[in-house]
Amino acid sequence: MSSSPSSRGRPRDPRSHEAIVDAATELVTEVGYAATSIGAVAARAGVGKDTVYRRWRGKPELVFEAVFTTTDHAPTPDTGTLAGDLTALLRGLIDEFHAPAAAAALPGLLADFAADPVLKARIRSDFLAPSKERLQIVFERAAERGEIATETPVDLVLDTLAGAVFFHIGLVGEHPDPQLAGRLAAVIAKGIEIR
Amino acid sequence: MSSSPSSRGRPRDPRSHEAIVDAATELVTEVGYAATSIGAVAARAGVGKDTVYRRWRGKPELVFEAVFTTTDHAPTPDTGTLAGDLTALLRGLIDEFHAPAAAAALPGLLADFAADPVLKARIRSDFLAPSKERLQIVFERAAERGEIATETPVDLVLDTLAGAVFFHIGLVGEHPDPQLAGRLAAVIAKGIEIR
Amino acid sequence: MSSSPSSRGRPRDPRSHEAIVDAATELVTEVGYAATSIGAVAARAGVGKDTVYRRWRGKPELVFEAVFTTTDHAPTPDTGTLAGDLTALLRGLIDEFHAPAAAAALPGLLADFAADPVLKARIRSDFLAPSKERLQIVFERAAERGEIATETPVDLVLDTLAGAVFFHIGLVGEHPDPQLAGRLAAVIAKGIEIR
Amino acid sequence: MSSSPSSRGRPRDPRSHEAIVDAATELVTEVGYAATSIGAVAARAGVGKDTVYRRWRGKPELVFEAVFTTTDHAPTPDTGTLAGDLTALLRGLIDEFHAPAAAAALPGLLADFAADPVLKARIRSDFLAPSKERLQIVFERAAERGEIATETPVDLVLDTLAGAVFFHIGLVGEHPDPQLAGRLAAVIAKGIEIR
DNA sequence: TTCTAAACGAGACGGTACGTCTAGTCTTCTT
DNA sequence: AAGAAGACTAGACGTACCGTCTCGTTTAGAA
Repeated sequence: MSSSPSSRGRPRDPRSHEAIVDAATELVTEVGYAATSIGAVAARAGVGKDTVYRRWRGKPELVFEAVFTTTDHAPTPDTGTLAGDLTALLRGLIDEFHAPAAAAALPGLLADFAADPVLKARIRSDFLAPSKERLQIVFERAAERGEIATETPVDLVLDTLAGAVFFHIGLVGEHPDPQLAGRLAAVIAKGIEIR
Repeated sequence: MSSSPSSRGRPRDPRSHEAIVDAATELVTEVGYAATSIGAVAARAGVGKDTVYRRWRGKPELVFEAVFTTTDHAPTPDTGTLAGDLTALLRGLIDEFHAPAAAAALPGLLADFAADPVLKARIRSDFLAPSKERLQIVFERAAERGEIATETPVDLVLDTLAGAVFFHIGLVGEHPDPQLAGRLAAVIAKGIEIR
Repeated sequence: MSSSPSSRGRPRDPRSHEAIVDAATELVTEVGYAATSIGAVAARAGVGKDTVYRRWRGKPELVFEAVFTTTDHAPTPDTGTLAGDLTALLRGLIDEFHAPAAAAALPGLLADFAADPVLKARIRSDFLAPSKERLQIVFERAAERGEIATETPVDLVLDTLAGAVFFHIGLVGEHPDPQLAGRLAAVIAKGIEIR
Repeated sequence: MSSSPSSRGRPRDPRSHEAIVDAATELVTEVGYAATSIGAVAARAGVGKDTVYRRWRGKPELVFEAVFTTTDHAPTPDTGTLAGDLTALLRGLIDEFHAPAAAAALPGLLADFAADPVLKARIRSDFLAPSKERLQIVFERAAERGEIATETPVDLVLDTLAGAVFFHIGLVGEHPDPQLAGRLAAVIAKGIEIR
């Protein structure tokens, strides 16, 4: 997709990339998403503005990468029950959203993604992708155990879970009730169970 | 709420108020929340910028009032079952959020509210207040019927419902699946029912 | 000049006039001419803005009256020599221009007068009028004594004197050299004397 | 004088500088000094406001440069008599002040310079500097010829001349009496001559 | 080597919005 | 009708970012 994998000319310095991502994370945490500007990120990273724009199309893409690309590698939970798996999944989601930079960035980030048609299309595919993948597996196993129907809608449940977490973490409180994952998982699991 | 109910001096012109609210609604619908500026609202309303700032502290407060102060007066549903009441409630929420101006404003509006500590405190009290009130009544009636426990957490359910609707309307699709309200209500109702 | 000397309705309160003039003088002295606004003057005088606009067309007229209508009543000097009379006249001019409010207002006031055609026409007739009257008499006496020609141009000399004083007081220094009046008078007197 | 002679980064475009100065000159001439705003200058020059503020601290500095930096290169007159030299000097001063843009800007410009302590200090050093230099030389030659005393005060005479010209050009008339230079020079020359 | 081309730090560039201020007018109730 | 209060339209203020552009310089692979 990028212009050319050409090796002509000076190669991009990987240290710049890292410095920019670090600076973005710090700034978002310190001053919030709205007050974080590309110029300020570049200045803190000791880098020219073009060096940022060369790698990312804008603030939303940069901050998304800076803030949400660490937790993809958690294993899919397998506790033996749907409620248990959902609880584990939710705990992961809450942990991810509750990291200082993530919590600070979340609402503004979603707003910017939603405002741009190109980015909007990526919300589910990029933003929720890792969670959806794991939820899919959890559902398959639950269906095999006969807990839920095979046609249980993954997206509906995922949006519901993500929405609830977003409202709690991003909009309402600083304090993520430690029982939130369990209570929410219990409601949803019971709600979609057969019987 | 405003500074003083003083009757001294020239009273504020209600036509300005209305013209500003109308202009804000139109602009948000046409160009989106981010591209809506106080200056442009004032210009379209045929009003000086001060006249806007005299009534609202900034864009978030103005757009919130412009976009979300029409539907407070829907009656509390009473269908005889929890699932039915929740479906009706959700349909109202979806209708409110799906209005063109509301859908356009929602993500940016929530982001701005979340970014300001003062406004953040008002999200639940002002933003979700009307819905919460009705949900509370629905829960009380369901508890009387023995469908749910008396201590069922209203806020948890409300956040879950609002979060799911927000994700669907604001972030994902233009088209709110007409069955969304029913399916979601069924899951939640079943999830919190006794037994 | 005003609409009608009608005695209908409530008569203007003379205390307002005085309070406005005092407030204008104070503000000009404290914050300077440019930063003095009609609104601020009215507020300090405890008066509505209209009460100011009802009496003066704008800031220049108000400040002019506030700052330059005290010294009209000095007697015409009569020392027996042209140089002596000019010295006395200049000392009066310097004293008038060097008063705190006058020195603070002078440059801005002249700029506003010069920018408005209506006011521009009044600079010489109103602003320099009292000085010109006295200078005329001094010249007539000097002509009778045979010191100067009868057709000596009053305006040219007056502008020269006023310009020199303006440059010293308004633009250059805070400290008006106490010998300025004498030295300037000596040059001019010698310059226009016969022989 | 400006921030840094640094060669780092993109150099300032000289065409912007010229376009701004031209636009300022035109606007001052057309609408006057007070009605000339930085925003309007930038718009007419086809330039962003920052590009103006990057080069000048404000309107006074900009207009001063736009309007008064052309005539520095006139040769010092040498007619053989003090009166002749002064006449030539005054004619130059009158020509400079009487240019459309200069006449329009003069009073407001002096007012703004006088109101700011930093600029005030520059009135004599920058504004009157070229004239003073030439007057100094004229005085030296006149002293050598024995027409005036060696200690004749340059500043006093310069302020007197400039004040007179300012009053005539800037405040009183559009029409600079063609004989003004000669008449004024005659008075001053005679006034400071020995005997 | 020398050449070519891209990356880089820096900062200028044309725009646009901000939130505050003032101008001069208008509209209310009170004296 | 004057007065105090304050709302009204209009528009300038100086600052901050946006995303792009031009500089001079550096760093590589290709000729």
